[in-house]
Amino acid sequence: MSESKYRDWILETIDSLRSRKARPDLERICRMVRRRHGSDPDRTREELEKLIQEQTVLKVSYKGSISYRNAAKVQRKSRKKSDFTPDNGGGSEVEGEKAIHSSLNNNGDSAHSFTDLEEVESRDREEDSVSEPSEYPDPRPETPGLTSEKKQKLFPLNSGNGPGCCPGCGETGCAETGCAAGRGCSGKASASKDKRLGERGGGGGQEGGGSSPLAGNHETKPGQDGSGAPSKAKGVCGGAGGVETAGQEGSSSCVGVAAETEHKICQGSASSCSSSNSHLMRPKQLQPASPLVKPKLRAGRCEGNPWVGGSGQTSSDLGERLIASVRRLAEQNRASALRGETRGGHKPLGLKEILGYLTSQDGLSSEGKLTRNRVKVVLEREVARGRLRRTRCGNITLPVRGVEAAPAKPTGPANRLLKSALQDKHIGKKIHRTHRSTSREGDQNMLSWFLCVWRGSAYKTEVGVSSCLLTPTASPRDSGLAEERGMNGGVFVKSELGSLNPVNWTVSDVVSYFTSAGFPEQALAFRTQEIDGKSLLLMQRNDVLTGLSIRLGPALKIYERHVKVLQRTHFEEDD
DNA sequence: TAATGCGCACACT
DNA sequence: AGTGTGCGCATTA
Repeated sequence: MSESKYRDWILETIDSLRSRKARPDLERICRMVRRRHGSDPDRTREELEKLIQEQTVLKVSYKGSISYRNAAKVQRKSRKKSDFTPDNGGGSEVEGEKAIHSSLNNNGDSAHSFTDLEEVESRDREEDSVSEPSEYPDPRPETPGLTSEKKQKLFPLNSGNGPGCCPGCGETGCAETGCAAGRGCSGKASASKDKRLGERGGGGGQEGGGSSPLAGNHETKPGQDGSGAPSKAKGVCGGAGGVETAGQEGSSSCVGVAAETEHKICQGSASSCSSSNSHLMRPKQLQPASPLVKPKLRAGRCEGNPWVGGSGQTSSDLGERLIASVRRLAEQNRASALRGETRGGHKPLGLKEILGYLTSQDGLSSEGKLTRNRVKVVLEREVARGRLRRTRCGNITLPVRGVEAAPAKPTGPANRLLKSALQDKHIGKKIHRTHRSTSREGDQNMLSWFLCVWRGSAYKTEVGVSSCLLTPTASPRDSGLAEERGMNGGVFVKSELGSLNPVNWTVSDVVSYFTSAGFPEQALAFRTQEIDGKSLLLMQRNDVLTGLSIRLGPALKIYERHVKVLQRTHFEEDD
């Protein structure tokens, strides 16, 4: 896995570039990361590639040039038009993709990243799922489809690319950019574009041939992010024994990061470094510095972002003010509603209202002019951080559970959640008992299936089930049948379950699990919220539905298919 | 001089 | 038609 700080830096940079309507290309990303964080462009490029492999960042071609997208923010409205089976190695499909996008050339040294396709398709699935949230989901992972007419092409990771991709980084022969841009892209580019394309240099050649078989993808991913090998993951997370508290989790990341960054101003415990704004674990309010952060302001307070030196005082303050504004406006709305002044309930809060309120408060603040864009960026950031919430109608509200814009308290939100959750541990058992008589067996089978499949894909060598790779075409039922036929057998499943006790999962394990489960985008939310196995087991329905800032459809599926089942299984074993 | 802001035309669904 | 994207230029630091 790429270092979390790089992940945040890069995602932040992509978001920033997008917010100012600049193309998030390699050159700009490298430049901005270097400028803001002093990171070596080569390293940035490496980390970016890792992120592409992790599906955290999507590499796309848009209007004839390469762009990078924050996968978590990509909203594809399209509907897949054909399905495919990725266990074809993705090859045939990618071939089709190549044909469709023959105008775009790669430098040929890359395996077409199937994960990219999967990423998008999973998102499509999620879109679909929203329309049917009440459906008890088919436990089978949906077969991803491929939009055969994708014009915004998802690009492969040029894993073997190495240096030489970034003209802006002082390197020549931008293979990645040139591969698409230099091609001229089927002549659709305007004259002005052509000029730019030419400037970018052109690598000819054919689009990369070797497509990554899915198996390969699943084999490598855990290793890449460190979650694949439990021992390694333990190391990453500090891995102290006993009850792993949020604080511990937080300290592992915060301290670890702080130690390797220049922002050593951050003092105190990790928990005190985390924002106390969500009921969910947020020690990782190692949030990216705001795109608005000026470099000279970065080494400021330890507020919300320990290693970015408080995200810069400016954006941090604006964020606080933003939250305060939303709260205030919400209170005003409530008051109005109570007085009957507002017909139809609360007035929706949008960017316009918030901006108006902020502006009316002080016009020009200490941090300068409050532009719409600026507020928007901070608003988005706060939504991403969970300190604000966007309703499904697009309005801005406070999170369901009290969000505190106040500075971090000694006991951070993570601790509060954990404490609450620990107190409610019996709830899990209650849930388990409540459902035991209904769908427990089916859920258990599904879980068993998904775990031999999931772990089988990650540790297939270890567990010796190489024939049991996770493929979207597999189904729990199929696998269940195989199980009944004795492929795995009760003993195997039992022992596997024992060794796969979710309570021991690291955050990366959780992320890996949900990524493999077909929820890569939502998996990021688990990473953002630093949900490890223990936390997962203690999450309540509402936490999943509202606390992760993920869409309702996927959230329901995640809860019903996975969280609940894992909890049920776990607490049953407790019994 | 580089970074940022943003109108507007284009790409895409 | 609606929305996302990013070029190109103006402005700001």
